[in-house]
Amino acid sequence: MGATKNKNITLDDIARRLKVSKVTVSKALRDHPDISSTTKREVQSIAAKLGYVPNLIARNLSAKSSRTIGLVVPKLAHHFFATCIESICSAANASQYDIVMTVSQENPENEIKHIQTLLAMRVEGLLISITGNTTDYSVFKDIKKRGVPVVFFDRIPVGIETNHVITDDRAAAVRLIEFVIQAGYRKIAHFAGYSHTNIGYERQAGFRQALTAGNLPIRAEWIIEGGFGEQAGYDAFKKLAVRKDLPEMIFAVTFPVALGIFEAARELGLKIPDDVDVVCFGGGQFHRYLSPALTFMNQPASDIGEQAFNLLLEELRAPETYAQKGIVIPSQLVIGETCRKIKVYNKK
Amino acid sequence: MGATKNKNITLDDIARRLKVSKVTVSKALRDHPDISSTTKREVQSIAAKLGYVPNLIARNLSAKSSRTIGLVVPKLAHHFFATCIESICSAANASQYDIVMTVSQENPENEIKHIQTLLAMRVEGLLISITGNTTDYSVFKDIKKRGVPVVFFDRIPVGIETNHVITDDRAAAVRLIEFVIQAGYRKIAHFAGYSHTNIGYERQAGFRQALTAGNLPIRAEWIIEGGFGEQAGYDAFKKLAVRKDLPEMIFAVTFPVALGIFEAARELGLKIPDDVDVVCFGGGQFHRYLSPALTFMNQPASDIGEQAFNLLLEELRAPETYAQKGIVIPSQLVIGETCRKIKVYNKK
DNA sequence: CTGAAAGCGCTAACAC
DNA sequence: GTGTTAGCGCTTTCAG
Repeated sequence: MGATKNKNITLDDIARRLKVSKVTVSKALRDHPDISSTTKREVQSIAAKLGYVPNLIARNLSAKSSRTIGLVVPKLAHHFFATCIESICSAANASQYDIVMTVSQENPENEIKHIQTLLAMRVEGLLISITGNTTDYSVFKDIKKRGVPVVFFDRIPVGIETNHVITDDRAAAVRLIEFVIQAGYRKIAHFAGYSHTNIGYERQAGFRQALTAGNLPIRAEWIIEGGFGEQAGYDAFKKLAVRKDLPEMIFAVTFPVALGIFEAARELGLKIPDDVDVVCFGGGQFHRYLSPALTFMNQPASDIGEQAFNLLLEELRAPETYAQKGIVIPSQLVIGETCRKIKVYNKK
Repeated sequence: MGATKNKNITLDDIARRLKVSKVTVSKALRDHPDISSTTKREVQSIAAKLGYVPNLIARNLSAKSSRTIGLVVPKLAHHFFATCIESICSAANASQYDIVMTVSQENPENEIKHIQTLLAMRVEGLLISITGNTTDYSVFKDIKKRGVPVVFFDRIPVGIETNHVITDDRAAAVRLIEFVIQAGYRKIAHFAGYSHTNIGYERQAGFRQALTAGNLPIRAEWIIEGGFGEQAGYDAFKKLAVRKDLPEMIFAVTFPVALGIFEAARELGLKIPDDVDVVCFGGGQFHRYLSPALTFMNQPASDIGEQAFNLLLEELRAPETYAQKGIVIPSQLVIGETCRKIKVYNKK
């Protein structure tokens, strides 16, 4: 055992064994019409016997195609992204593409590095969701100049033309806040992520719009930016809680931010939804198991992933005729146990 | 705009521009000691100006190394795996490796297909967590015969020698069930996943061992196999609930299985932990936000991922002297709001 | 139907 | 220091 560090066998190896040429073998293996079925059978049989595995590196170099697409996401341990990626992977598989995945960890430097590597690997297309801190878009322009198809999803650069698949962030935020207002809440705060990122910007815009429409004042000290993760929610709540005047409701820009609020509130001995209430945007399957179960806007993660891949595929297939395109998939309100003030009134 | 479908520029392009040879450029770009710093500077400067991006496909073919490692996991939208993968990715980045990720969707056929693709891509090593349905290990033997280093993590093949990183499934299950028994529970069921998978087998073995040690009978009808996902927990609970004699406690083999129980119990109008109680193995950051918060064995997902990569790296670096190795990282009991019978007694 | 020649873009010897 | 010569393993013309 151990002895057989067998060198990878090549087309030549099996050609020699059959006393035919490399080319014949190559064609036979790819079921090329040139080759007689007898030859094909022979070739395939000893290829199997020898345990031949084609060298994709060589194949790709020669064929100038990698059948590979690059994926860049800010985070993985986040239900929304995990779900997106899962659907991207299965869509890719269905179309015979492989995925090279990279995680930027919300760090723009990693993001750039990864994109460069992916470009060097000659991926045929790129699927990107940018970090919460990406403000320099020059890499993205670079990619475009190179002619490599890109589709952004969920978190996209603003102010430049892109292919993208997103949810209706602003409109959905409006719907959510309208629901909150109708439920009887008046003092509403927003933990807003970063407004230089589209999702932060749009959701905040929706928040403001809904308040204005509901004749409620917009209080600057109740709009707190700081990021999209658990820590951001935690910090923001701690910051908010030192003041006397607590809002009745907080609209968290993401599910992790909402979790951060839960954590901080627990530490401070404040009860949700009695002392302060929470709704959020996006998230996943766990909302309904939370205590209390969150009321939230449910992002169609699977759809976003799948559509993003399909959009990329479209461009891959018709690079010439292709025109830039944005797809918007609406989110849906899911009512849980938070944001129930209206019920309380009813009971009284 | 659009016009500059600029062909990728190559070493030759920049060599010609500088009237030096390809080789010089190649070396200069890789900071080879052969080259004078003047030349290097010149080369690097116009490489940058031209927007040169090395072609890794060509590089890898020539250098016979891909700096790439293949990852195969059964599922992504599962906190344990997402966390594992995140740590694998960052460990890989730190060592200048790229990750080609594939998701088998708990389907052994996909698993095989992905492994073959990865092998064809000439990944330098493989990190695998097998599906709950993998029973045919011939692919794994194949890989070994090829001499490609593999490390399995969490879900590993049983009965063959492997490099692997796992948690102390059996011992941890014993600790968990001992805790349950000490808390005063006597009628304990187990939703056991599949016993042909190591985690299912070992956890069930721990369960049995602890019952026996506690002088409790092992009731076959209270050990239900069926998978590691939410659906499995849901189905098992529905199946169990039609009988009159309900256990006081269910030990779920994974966190998703526990969620499935929550779901089914809710539908049936049964309260956790009062009507039936639940503990589980593994999971993630959400346990404490559940209602009720679960008591569970916490798997060190991040550590498992990181160590798995490091183990692979070891073998990659010293393929000759390398000996097969298994690493076990213990799980830790986290006490939540389920499994609190003992408290109830205390209060009485 | 089959094969010989050329080359994908790069790197590793070895000379100069 | 720099360049020349050979490939890496495969596919694509284009003759036979």
